[in-house]
This record gives sequence, structure tokens and C-alpha cells, in this order.
Amino acid sequence: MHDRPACAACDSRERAENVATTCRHAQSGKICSNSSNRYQVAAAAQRPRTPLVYRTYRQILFERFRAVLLEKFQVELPRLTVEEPPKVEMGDYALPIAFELARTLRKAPRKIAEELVAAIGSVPGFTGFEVAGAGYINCRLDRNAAAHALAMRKENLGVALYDVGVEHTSINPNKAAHVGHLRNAILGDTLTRMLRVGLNDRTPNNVWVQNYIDNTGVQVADVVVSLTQLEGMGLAEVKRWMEALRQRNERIDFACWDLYARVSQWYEADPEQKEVRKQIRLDTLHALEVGGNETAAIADLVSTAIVRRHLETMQRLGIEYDFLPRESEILHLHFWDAAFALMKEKGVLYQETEGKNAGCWVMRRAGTAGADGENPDEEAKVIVRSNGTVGYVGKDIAYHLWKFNKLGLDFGKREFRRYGTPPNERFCWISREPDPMKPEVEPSYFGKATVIYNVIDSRQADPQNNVIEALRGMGFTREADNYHHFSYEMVALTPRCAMELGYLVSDEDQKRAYIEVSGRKGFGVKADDLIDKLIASALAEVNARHPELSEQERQSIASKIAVGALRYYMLRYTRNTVIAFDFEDALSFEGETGPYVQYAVVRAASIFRKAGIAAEDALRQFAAIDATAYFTGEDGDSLWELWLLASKSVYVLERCIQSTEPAYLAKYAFQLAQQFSNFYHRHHILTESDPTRKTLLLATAAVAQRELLRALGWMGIEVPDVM
RNA sequence: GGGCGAGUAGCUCAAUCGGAUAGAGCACCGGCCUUCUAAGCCGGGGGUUGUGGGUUCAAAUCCCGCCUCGCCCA
Repeated sequence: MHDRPACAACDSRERAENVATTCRHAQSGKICSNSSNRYQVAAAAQRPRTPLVYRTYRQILFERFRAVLLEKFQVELPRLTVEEPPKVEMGDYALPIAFELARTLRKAPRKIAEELVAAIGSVPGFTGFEVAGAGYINCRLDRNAAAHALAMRKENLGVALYDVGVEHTSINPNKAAHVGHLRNAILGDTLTRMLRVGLNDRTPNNVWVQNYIDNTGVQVADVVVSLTQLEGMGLAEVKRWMEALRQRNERIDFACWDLYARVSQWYEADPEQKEVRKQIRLDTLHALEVGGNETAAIADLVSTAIVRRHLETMQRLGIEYDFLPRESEILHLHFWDAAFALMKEKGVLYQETEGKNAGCWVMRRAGTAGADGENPDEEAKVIVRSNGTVGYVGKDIAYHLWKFNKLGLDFGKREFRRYGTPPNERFCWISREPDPMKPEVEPSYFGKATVIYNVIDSRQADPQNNVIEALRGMGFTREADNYHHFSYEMVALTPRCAMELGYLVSDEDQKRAYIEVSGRKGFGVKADDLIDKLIASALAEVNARHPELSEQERQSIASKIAVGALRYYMLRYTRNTVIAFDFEDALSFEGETGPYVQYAVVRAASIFRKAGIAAEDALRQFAAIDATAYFTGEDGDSLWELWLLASKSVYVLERCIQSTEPAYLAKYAFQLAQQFSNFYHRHHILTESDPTRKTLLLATAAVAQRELLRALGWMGIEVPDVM
């Protein structure tokens, strides 16, 4: 393992056998594949070298210490662990390498550290190295030089991503979106924005967003049963009903929310009718799958209207989609038949002849022993039941073969929605059955992914892994490696929140930390209700603070604050934390919230407005001064701390992508805003009498504002002019 | 029964593939608006990291046992 050169990007030599990429950092063309499972990186020569401020200095350190260790101790340094000293005055990077080497060198860590510091000499960009604590090596940057490097350049992600398909939202089109769906969509949209940073002006379709529509599933069938059986409607009545809703300006997804809850109760209500009603449900589901009948027409009408509503809801949060693949087309275009043939050909499916799964087509589960030749593999996953029906996982395998262009079939597409206005309009496409008589200009890049991310909650981990293992079993190893189940925990309601909403909460449930939402019970917080509430709350505040502004301006500001609060709220929790939703937390605009971060930017903007100078000009003026003297002492330390943090934005972004964890970005934005707020109170810029110092302070505000805006932008959060 | 995840301050959450004194926010207490916006800033109290062992220079983090909770599968 250690005979490989280390990758500069990730300090790792592992998994180099899956060479899908070449590392862009290494000058000598070293191979990196550690991150290839996450994303693809392009060769350095293809793009201009942009200085990665924090990362670049880190890299310089690594190479220098590696050389010294080799020369002085004949030790190869496999990777560089970099930490931060507890206080900024102690330095900017802390290296614990002496501890790691203490055993092999049989020396005290402190002694090793001292020898290394003595041998290190001068390193470009650094002013000094010190031994601290039990053997840390603290490294100090040349603050003035680093600040100038940062002031003049915006660093961009040093990686180019291509052919990435992100799937998120994927709400069953039978009811209104609720808070759980918001978490999904916000995580997915933020991931998409982060992945797109590396692209800039490159081909805009390299990262595309799919929203899978299960329009022929049991949940849609339930709403159809509700309309046809409980309400006694036919196609004509459903059309009239929808028209009436439209005229009353009522949301159809809200209406179906209640219908869905009612029909779920109806199935269970009468013990004598239970079997009959269950059969009605199955017959309805079958009618939807087959298509070409009145029941299917009702389902299509209602589910399509609900999908439109979902897209409207998400657009309120700045979330857009590129393609809506529907299950109806997966069925009607016979994706499964092609997948079934392929799976049999590749030998991942076999028909069980005995045991409980006799007659079923099954697949061995990952991590199990499988059939031993004598006894049937009882742990196997059933893909096709003995009655010939295909389970959910089977259809999902077919769909994912399509995503990786391995199926030999494609969806037809037609335009479904437009975003923006010309010339900046963008389209959202929806699947259709190809019609040679009505040729449309269709995008063909969907379904040719090399990397995919599926934003799906953690409860689906098992089926997701089944799909991955099926791909792997079929020999699509690279695809299986590049298939990412972007897993996250659900959003539940606190018992208090449930009671506030008027739901009956049992004594037992009241003792719980949270209660799972249930569309079946109609139990949950609807997304639009929450957004409305947030806007109303923000508007009340804006009205009080800025009565001089027009109604329209105040609305616009309130909307941005509401979106900022909501998106931040959904991003601040790490993925595997269950969010126990509570209005008090979600409606908060103070402390660790989106509006707090927005406010910092607004204050910075206010400084430049009053100073009569643009932020970019302030940075240009900074280029002409030497700020070395101002970066010393206690005041200089605190000022430098803000610059140092601002320099880490792209470093944080890369960590977020590699670990698929957007929460780090939220945390970073908050910390940067916090330091800026502290700076804001500590230094009064406009009244500063020392012109050099004033230039430095203005540049500090400009850099902080710039990086805050970028970080917020990656999270899909806009900032109003005033608030 | 098997698999996955979680247990950290009164509450909600962090803690960079094991690192320096375990950090934020909320709540609570005390200060700061005649100065670039107080959705803010400063200060304070608050911890046996569920529990018992183990590994080592170093454990919230890794290993083993146990307890509690959640989700998924049969």
C-alpha cells in the first residue's frame, strides 16, 4: 500500500486500483482515486491554477515536512494530519507528527518536534515554527502575504465534476409536501449547488437534478379510491372538482392530504368490509399500472396537478429540477423486461425451486452466504414474486441501469415547466412515451451519469443497498462505487408541536422525544403552511423595522429571510440526526440561524454604502498597502482570525462534498458571521483616522462579506439589501 | 431474531479518518444603543461525554460486554 505516492488532494494512497481519475494537485502526475468514489477530478493542465489559499499553504507544509523527515529520520510521511492551534496567536496550523513518530523513532515527542523545527529552515509563506505543548509543531503564516493573496482572488473548487445525476424530492404525488420533504429537497438542492461550484461556465448540464415521480404507486391509488369510492366521482366529476378548487384558489395537494388520510381510515373502519375494500385498492392499483382506462386517467390528472404544486412549493425556496422521470413510463416502456433479461444473463437472478421463496426470482443479499447447494438461500431478496409481479426493488434496479446508460432504453421527454425568463430560462422535462409523430428537441444527457447521488432517507438504506449490490453483481463495479445513497434521518414532530397543531397525542407518545410524521394519518406540518408562517413572521418584523419601504420591497425581504431561516434550519443538523421539528426553533431568527448570517452581510453592505465605496474597490486599495504592522498584537490577532477563517471557504466546501455533509457549510457560515459581528463591534471603520488602517478594515469587511455571500449562495440562501 | 443509527450542559446540537482546557445556540443572570442597523456585541454560571472493561504518549471518537431509544428487514 505504501509504495504508492500519496495523493495531494486527500493525503491518501488507498483504493488506487479503481483509477478513475488523475489528481490535479500533484505536480508529478501522481494518481489519486480515493475521492473517485465521490466525484471525478480533472487533470491540472486542463484548467488555470487558482490559488487555494488555505489548501495551498497546507500542501506546502506537507511537502516540506515530508522532505525533512525523509532526510533527517529516513521516514516516509504518508499523510499530514493538520489541526488548528487552540488560539490564533499560537499559529495557524498545528502538526502532531511528532506524536505519531515517537514510537517508531523511540524518542520523546517534544524532542522530535524540536529537531524538526530546527531542520525545517524557512518555508515560503510562513514566518515561523514553534514547538508547543507536549510536542505540537505550530506554524505561523505570513499574515500580510496571505491576506493579500486572499483579497485579490476568489478561489474556486479545484475539481471538475462531470455527468453527475442528483435525485431528490421524489414525493409521492398524492398529497401536499411536508417538513420531511423539505429536508430532502433542501439537502438535495444544496448538494447540487455545491457540486456545481467547480463548473462555473463549463457545460451547464454536467450536474442535473431528477425528481422521481411514483405516479402509479399505491399512494396515488389510495387517493383515486378516495375520489371514486368515497366521493363517488368519475373522470368528469374529478375535472369539475379540480376546476372548482382552482376557482376557490384552493391547493389541490392540500385537499388530497385530507382525502388520503380519510381513505386510509376507511380501509380499516369496517371489519366486515375490510377484505372487499382491500380488493378495491388492489384493483385500482392494477388499473393504474396497466393504464389506458378511466381510473388511470383520473390518477394522471390528479397526480400531475399535485406534481405541479410540489414544484411551485419548492420554487418558493429556489429549488428547480431538470427532469421528472415517472414510474408510468418505466412500466409502459418495459424497462423491467430489459433489466430482467440483463440480470438473468449476468447471473444475479435465479429462480428458487424450494423453501418459502419457491417459484420466486431471487437475488443473494450482500454479506450473506448465499445458497450452499443443498438448502435454499432463505435470506435472499425476492425480486419477482411467485405470482409474477415485480417488487419495488426490481423496478428500481431497472431505473438505475437506465441512469448509468446500461439498459439500452431511454425515456421520451417533453417540456413540463419553465424557470426564469428569456434569455436565462431553463426547462424542467418530464418523461413521456416517445412519439415519432411529434418530435421534440429533447435533452439526451439524462441517463448517462458516471456518478449519481440519491437523496433518500435512511429508512430506505436496505433497498438502496440491494440496488447497488445488484449493479455490482452484474459487473458494473464502477457504477456501484459511484452510486451514492445520500442518506439522512427523518424529520419528526415534538409532542408539543403535535399538540399545538391540534392532533390527539397519547400519553405514551407525549413521553417521546419525537413522533414520526404520517401521511396516512394526515399527521404532519405541510411545507407551504410552514413557509407561509415564516414569511408572515418575518414580515411583521420587517414592517416594524422598515415602515418607509414599499409593500413589495418588504414582502421581498421577508421572503428572503423566511427562506434563509428555513434552509439554514434544515442544513444545520448533520444528516444522521433526527430533526424533532418545533415551530419555536424553526421560526427563530436569532442565534445560530440563517437570518443571523444574512444580517452580517447586510451590515457589511451598510458600511460600504455609507463609506461610498464598493467592496471590490476596497480590496483593490488594500493591494497597495502593507498591513504587516496591523496584524500584530491582540487587535491584530483578532483581525487576522477573521481573514484566516474567510480563507477556508473552499476548503470547507471540498470537505462537504467529500463527506456529503452540507452541515459543515452551515456551521462554517455561522462561525464566519459570528466573527464578523465581533469585528463589527470592535472596530468602527468609518471613523477610523489612520488611512492605512481604514483600508485594512474595509478590506477585512469586504473579504468577510464576499465569502459569506458565497457560502450562503452554495446553500441557496439570498441576502436582502436591508433587513 | 438479524442489520443500521443514536445516547455529550436544563433544552437543541457540534466536535475536522484518536490530539492541546469537550464547543455553539436557546434558556437563565449581569453589562452595552447620541457613533457603520441591538435579528447584534461583551461577561457569567452550567459536563464523571449512557455504563463497565480494554487498546496507547493521547479516547466523546477505536475494540469487547451491558443498558436505553429509534429505524429497517424477516
